[in-house]
Amino acid sequence: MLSRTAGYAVRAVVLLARHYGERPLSADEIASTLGAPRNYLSKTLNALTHRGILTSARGPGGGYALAVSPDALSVADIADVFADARPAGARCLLDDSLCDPRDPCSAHRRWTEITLSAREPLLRTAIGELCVGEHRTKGVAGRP
Amino acid sequence: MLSRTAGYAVRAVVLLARHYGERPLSADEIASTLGAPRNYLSKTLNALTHRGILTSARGPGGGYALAVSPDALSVADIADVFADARPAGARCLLDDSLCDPRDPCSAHRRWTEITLSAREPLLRTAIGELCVGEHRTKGVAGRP
DNA sequence: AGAAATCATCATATCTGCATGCTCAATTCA
DNA sequence: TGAATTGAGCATGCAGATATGATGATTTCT
Repeated sequence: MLSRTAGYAVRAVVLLARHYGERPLSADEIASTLGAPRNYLSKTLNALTHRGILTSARGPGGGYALAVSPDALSVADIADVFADARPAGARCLLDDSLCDPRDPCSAHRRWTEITLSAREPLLRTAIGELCVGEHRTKGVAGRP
Repeated sequence: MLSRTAGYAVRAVVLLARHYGERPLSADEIASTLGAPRNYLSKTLNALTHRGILTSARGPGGGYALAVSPDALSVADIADVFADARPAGARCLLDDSLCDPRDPCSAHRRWTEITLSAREPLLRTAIGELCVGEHRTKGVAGRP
């Protein structure tokens, strides 16, 4: 559903959300936690920084931090940064050349509805919702 | 949402569904109607044939035809043929190595739910539903 | 000032999805 | 049998996503 890059991004943001308000995390820390390539992730995080989703700081004690509240950020907000400009739902199911996007045929319209419903869960879900509970590493919540 | 190849596949199957029970359509016809590259589409249709979704026949009068009823075929059935083996939802949001897929952490579980809801519209929609109405070319149904 | 930490960027390599052209194989029909 | 039609398969190229390594720039700390 998401590209690998977008997947890294979501997972990184969730990780940062779990440290929201604490110290920043370095690209090294994030990369090794996620099992993602360090330099590649760096570019990804950089893109999120330019969108104002993260803040970055250099030097000792620096790193990346979430710039906005985890509850004010949807999964779609992250995914969109790495999405194609023209999604599949925009094209007519049958014959591109014969369908006016502003007045599509009925099959076309139905298809657009479907792609929108598929996107909805990402729009509706905030990053904060994905931070519930504790990860197994720390195993303290609810006594396993 | 879908790869370009999967998009071709869905559109081709919808086209074939609109001719269900009639003569087969050749790869040339399908490709030129969809505006897709002929040889590339051929491989795509071939894959669908091997899955039993289409039938193919060589020689004059041959081509591709839908092997099953358009109402018994979901969009997901088509998309799955061209999907990755391991979807994004299968991986833990936080740390792969620490999460057992059979007993995932709560964030992981929540994420899986989301990817499943995003997939649901594709599962729920039959190809037959996308054949409703007429395309603008023929404009006969219901007097526009 | 100098060393260490850290993000930013560049150059390059690899891998996969997508596309094109050519040839082979099977089928139909005269 | 031979010609035409059509799917199947192979070889190759291209572009973008992914990955790696080296270098530069900025900040902190002593």
